[in-house]
Amino acid sequence: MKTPLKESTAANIVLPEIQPDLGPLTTPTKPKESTQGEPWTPTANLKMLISAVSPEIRSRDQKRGLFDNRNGLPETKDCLHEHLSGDEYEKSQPSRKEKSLGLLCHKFLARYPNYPNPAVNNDICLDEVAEELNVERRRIYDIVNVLESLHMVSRLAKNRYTWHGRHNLTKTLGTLKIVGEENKYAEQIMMIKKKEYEQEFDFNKSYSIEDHIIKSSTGQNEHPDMCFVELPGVEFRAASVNSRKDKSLRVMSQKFVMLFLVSTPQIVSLEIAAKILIGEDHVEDLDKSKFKTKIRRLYDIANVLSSLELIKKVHVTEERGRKPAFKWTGPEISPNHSGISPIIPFAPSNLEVKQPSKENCAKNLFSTRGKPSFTRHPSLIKLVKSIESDRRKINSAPSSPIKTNKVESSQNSAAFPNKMAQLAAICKMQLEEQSSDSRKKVKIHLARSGHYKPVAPLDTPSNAELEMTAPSLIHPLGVVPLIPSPLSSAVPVILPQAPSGSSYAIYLQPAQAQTLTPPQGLSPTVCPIPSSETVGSKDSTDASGEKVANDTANSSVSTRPGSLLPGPERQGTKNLDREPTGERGSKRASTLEDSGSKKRFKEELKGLENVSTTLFPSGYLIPLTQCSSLGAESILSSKENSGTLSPNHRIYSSPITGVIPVTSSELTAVNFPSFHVTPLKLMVSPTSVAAVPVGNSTALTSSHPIPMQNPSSAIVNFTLQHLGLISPSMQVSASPGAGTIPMSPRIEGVSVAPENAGKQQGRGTKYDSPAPGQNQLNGQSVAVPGAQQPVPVTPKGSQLVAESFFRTPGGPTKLLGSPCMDFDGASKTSIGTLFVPQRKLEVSTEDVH
DNA sequence: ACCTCCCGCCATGCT
DNA sequence: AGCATGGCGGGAGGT
Repeated sequence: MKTPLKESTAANIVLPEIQPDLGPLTTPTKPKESTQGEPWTPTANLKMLISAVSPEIRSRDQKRGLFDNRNGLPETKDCLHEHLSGDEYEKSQPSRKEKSLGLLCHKFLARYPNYPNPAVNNDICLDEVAEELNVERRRIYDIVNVLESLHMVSRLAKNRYTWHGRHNLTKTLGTLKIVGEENKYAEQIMMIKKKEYEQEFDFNKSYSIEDHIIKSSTGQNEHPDMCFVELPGVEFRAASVNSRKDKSLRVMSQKFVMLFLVSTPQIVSLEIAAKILIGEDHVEDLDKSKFKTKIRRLYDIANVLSSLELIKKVHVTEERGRKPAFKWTGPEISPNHSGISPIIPFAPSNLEVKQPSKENCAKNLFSTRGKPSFTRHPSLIKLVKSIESDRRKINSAPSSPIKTNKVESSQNSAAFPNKMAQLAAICKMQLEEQSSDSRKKVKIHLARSGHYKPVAPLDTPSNAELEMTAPSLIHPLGVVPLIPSPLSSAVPVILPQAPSGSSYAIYLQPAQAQTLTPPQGLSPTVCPIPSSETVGSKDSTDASGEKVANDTANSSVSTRPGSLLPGPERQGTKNLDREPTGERGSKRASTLEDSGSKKRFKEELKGLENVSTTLFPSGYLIPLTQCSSLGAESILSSKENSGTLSPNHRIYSSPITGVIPVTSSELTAVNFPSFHVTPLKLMVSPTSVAAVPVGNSTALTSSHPIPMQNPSSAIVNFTLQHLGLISPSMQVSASPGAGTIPMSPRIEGVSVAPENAGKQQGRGTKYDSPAPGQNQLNGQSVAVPGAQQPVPVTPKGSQLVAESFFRTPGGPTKLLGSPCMDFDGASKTSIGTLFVPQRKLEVSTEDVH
């Protein structure tokens, strides 16, 4: 209906004539390519690769002979188009697939290296890209928005974005995972699945309970709005952007990714994702139209993520039938809590079977299951820091891409995700980079040591061990973190990211918090609203961890009071300014009101902000950026804090790799600076706590995971294994060891129908386990621990931890006792992230079966 | 008939 | 006012 002719067509026709020069642009037929000879090739290659991945694309391309076209005379082609509607016609008309966002995204990605050299100018001009790719700008926005949500690009100014590539990807994913955990997405997924199940059978049954849960969790938590999570290194975009940040596509994209990172099987159906993203109180109630719209958007996002090879489409077979779903094919991210390291991509572990038992144990231990728990959640975390200032600066004016620097990796490596080998290579590269980076920092040595022996456990070895040995114990610890509900809201949480150094701050939208409140009542323990919570990160400037800590503390303090209520947050947000976040999200109309109020608040808040840091209103994650890392380093050097801090997270997570430990140490440093408030779940590990304490002066700390870096650790492990340094068995076997076994059996049951059978298969072996990383971690932790853990952690850490726990006012309350603990809480948080999710998954998955 | 999701109108909000 | 963004949903291509 709409336009009979598409732009492309028109463009093609017209352009050629008009601008012969732009050959590339012109290509009528295909939209795609533009061309410049050179780029072309690369692009083509990429495409080829991609196509390999997706058969569909491949076939199409082949048919068309896209490349050929180029080679051929453009003019001719044009003529053909005009002339021949028949043959060419076909070709010329791209057919929808050719115009697909996924393909477009591939083209887009082909233009830039996965690991760009920060030193180089990586600016992206949207107009140019649109022209070159021969698409509407609108499409480019779709792509860029998703990439932005992953911090692969950041907005510089009006028509400009800076390409970061995958340098920050691991961190981002780690952060998202944490946030996802805080939001209890895994739980939400389970609930939804449960409901569905039940509905199938008996409607009446669980229903009520589930609803409650969902409502509480969902509604309260965060979902609706969301907050945009920002990364440390990455700056905030232009003001205008900020204002809309919360916008759905970006936020939706992050949430969507969170779902994968949190769920055990790592397979998320569109239906569930849509429901969670909508935050429906009642799933059923959802408006159809709203649901449909959400689905549409999810497809858009999924296409981009697929192009990034982070997910792949599959079908989940349930009793009812097949449902479209997507499977995470990106790097495993290490666990959250621990922050350990990212996981290794492919680790293999097949722990699936075991997990259940673990889960059960966990549940029994911790929770009470029947209720939902929710606790918390939400989390938000805010950062403080200078970031704000940065943001503002950035706001309107395009800032220069300084940020990139932070990424340490200097090199640009082009990595190719696909293959294992590639991965390994990549890992190595990364490791090298990291190591180099770390070295720079000083801590390097730590990391190294960490690799093998030190292992994560070191810091929190005790914790880790405890967990390992006695899961139950762990939980409590994990619980501890909770701290915060009150705090959380107000306080910014800082996530430690170790290596990279950057931390993220998450902001939640205030609004949610407010709304949330009511719900709170529902679950007593639960934290009010996750969303509201914010995490604070430190500033880069604060480099010194201590300073940061102080600052944060201050900020936190100030915030705390407010934290309970949304108000404070709002204020914070206002500061952020841009972040008005959510507001708009809903739709313009509704938002207006909010915005107005928000603005007011903001102004008010601004004053507050000045004080210490700023809180960001919306829920964004703010990257501490390098600073954090720096701080960490410094810290490390100082050591006081350092040793211990990181552990917590790690603890949970990785038993396995010593790597983790290392990371943790680094992390610790990071941690210092920031606080975390972990609202949710908390899992904080003691270590984290410990870290906090340092900074904490006032603030509470919760632990938090530090996600980001983990990757590095993961990588390290991975590499080590490859190298033979570490016995692979460790990882693999590891699973068993720990009691926790990650994998949920059911997962297996799930039928995933990969579109590409082959691929999937591959994954099976490799990744197979849906949540390899997690699983592994668990397993690792268990198994490994023995070996690695042995390494004693620095005592300090433990002490710190203890302190932190105690200190945190809020935190403690939640601890175990709180309902949150229930199953999810318990498992998730602490150790479990791995476990819990799995269970959840299982449940959900079961459906699949 | 359902799944995907392209396309572009038009609101939003910065300049 | 103009322009950049991007929410949104109609409705079409694919299967």
